[in-house]
Amino acid sequence: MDRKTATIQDVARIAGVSTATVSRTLSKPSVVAKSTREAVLDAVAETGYRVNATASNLRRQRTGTVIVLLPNLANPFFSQILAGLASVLTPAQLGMLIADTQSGPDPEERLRHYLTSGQADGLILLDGTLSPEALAIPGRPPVVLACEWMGHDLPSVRVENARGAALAVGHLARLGHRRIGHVTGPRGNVLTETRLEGFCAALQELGLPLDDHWVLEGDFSMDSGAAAGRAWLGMTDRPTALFLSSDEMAIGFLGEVQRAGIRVPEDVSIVGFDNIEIAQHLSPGLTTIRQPRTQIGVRAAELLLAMIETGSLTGPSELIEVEFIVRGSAGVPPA
Amino acid sequence: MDRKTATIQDVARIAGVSTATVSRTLSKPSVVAKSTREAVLDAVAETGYRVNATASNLRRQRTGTVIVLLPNLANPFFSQILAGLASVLTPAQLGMLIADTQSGPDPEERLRHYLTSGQADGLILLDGTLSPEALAIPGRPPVVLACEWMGHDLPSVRVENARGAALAVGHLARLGHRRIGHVTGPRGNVLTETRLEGFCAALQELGLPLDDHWVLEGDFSMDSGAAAGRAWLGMTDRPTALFLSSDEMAIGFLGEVQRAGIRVPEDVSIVGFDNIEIAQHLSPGLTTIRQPRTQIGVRAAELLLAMIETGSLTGPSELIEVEFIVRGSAGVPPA
DNA sequence: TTCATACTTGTAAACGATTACATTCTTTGT
DNA sequence: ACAAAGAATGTAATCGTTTACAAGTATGAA
Repeated sequence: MDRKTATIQDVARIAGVSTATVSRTLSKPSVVAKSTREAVLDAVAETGYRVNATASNLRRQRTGTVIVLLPNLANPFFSQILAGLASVLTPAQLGMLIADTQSGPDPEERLRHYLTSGQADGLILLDGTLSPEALAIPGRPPVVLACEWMGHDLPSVRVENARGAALAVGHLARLGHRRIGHVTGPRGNVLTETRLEGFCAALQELGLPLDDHWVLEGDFSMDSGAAAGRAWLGMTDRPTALFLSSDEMAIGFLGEVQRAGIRVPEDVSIVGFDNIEIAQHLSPGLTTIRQPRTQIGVRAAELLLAMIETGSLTGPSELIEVEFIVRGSAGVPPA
Repeated sequence: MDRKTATIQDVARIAGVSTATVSRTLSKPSVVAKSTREAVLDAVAETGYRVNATASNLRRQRTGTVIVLLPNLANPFFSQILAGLASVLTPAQLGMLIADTQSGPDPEERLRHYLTSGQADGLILLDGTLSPEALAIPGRPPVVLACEWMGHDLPSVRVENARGAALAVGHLARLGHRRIGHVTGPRGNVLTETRLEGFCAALQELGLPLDDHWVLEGDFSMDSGAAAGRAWLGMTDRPTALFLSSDEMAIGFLGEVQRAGIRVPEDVSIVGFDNIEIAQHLSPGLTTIRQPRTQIGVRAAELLLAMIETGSLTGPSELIEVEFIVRGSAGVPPA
């Protein structure tokens, strides 16, 4: 058909109107007369015109992009969140620029860069390790935190992390466990700390002992879960149950101890966090705490969208419920 | 400091030169005199000026974006490929717009849309289900296929899929298996077909029987692997080993049969495909075929980058080697 | 008839960069 | 000393939209 893509000028000429009218027809159809609207739409169809997003963005002083900053793109936990984000952002004509903080040298510097570069209309931050101080930049775009964050009133989407930990402890206690261990995420991470606090508070409430040796530090990865498994195997005074701060770590732990001949849940009970897809396909199925990841993405995107449209830097936060999922990996303690 | 972000005009004024000189200083420093260059760079530093990518793109008739089209964002298999893509595209000032074909109704229509909308300087296609006919669009941007694709000379990054299947069959045959089954991906998908062909050819070459009942159709997902597991459990004439076209399916299969009391590899041997991270953390570890996913992403991005820079619609293809990974899930057949 | 009001539409100035072309100032060879 | 070539810089058009403002037309009330 057309050698080059049609511009708004072409459409205007063919429809016999001005470019202003074409633009209006496309953005606010209600303000143009029905007959003109039809003529314009016909011309659009005839030329196959599509608005040039770059020109539109330039004129409207926006970028058409939001940046999503997450710790590690290769972590499957985030892919569903991304899917949720995309489902809201794409219809709003916003592209997602995805960047991870681990690939570069200085994550906080990266964050600062994105905030100052003016390359985005907004930013969604999924990394709980970055300190919120880095957000104190004048003229920055709106930011939504899609993870727990303490002591700041920035808009965020969080899940009931402490409650999730309490649910896990409660379940294990009800099964009869009195020696319950915990594998944390990386220290300093807000998710780590919140879940750890929830864990300790729940133990205390139930009058259960807390041994420092039973709290192992991980980093949410399967490898660190496997390392925790080796540590557990080497203990003289093993807890009979463990709550792990991520399903990935639970998987690593499970595989490691199973390969050492330990039976789950007969010899040790484990509870994970996240309910990633694979949890139900393990043997035994992984008892865990479900986070609705797609929903987290959707809500974060909606929050950000509202801020972008109103030009506001603040907004409401959202607390998303968790749900306890009982499968086979937690049972009664060994006799 | 500045209420608004500085423009090239501000820099020009402060440096006492024209905007043309500022632009040249930033893009081709060699053509401006040393003294002016320094003055300009000082002014840039003073104002904190950063070029407005939108304006630059508009003038240069590009978009600064490449679209990555994949079947399903929530599939962890793709996240590492994305990481590889990002590591090349980001330094080249290109953002990635990630879209999945499964969320909308008509994937081919989506593809056509992206190709005609002029919203991207290039496109990377990771979905082997889409037919290449949809690419026959005049004036479309360069495209790189990052998956197997038959009968087309479009630039692509592929892995040795058929050889991977042959490696799996060879390994199982060497262990003594004579009744080997296969769980495929979705029919019509090029990966599915190529691996199936490789599987059949290898069986034939080794003089092993091929029973149609032993070839089950899956869709690469864990759920479909679990379904295949149930189908296998219900067979009267079970194969002693199975090659599954994805690790995810292998995981689903493994969990399903293990929960039914089947021991792996004593009762049945399984081999997967992909070597996703979790493969090594299962119990038993999953014997599989490794695809270097980050590398696939990196090479695809490099290919596309070269095409964008030369303005060419064709380019070389790349074949990436696979590697057989021996773990515990395949052993000698039961007596 | 006449004026106010509401509707439509057009005019033209941005948005912020890039770059072809023109201009000015140096060199350098003869 | 002068023309030609080269180097450095400036001028201004351009990329494709959006939108404030102006201008025109129709409608209805007085």
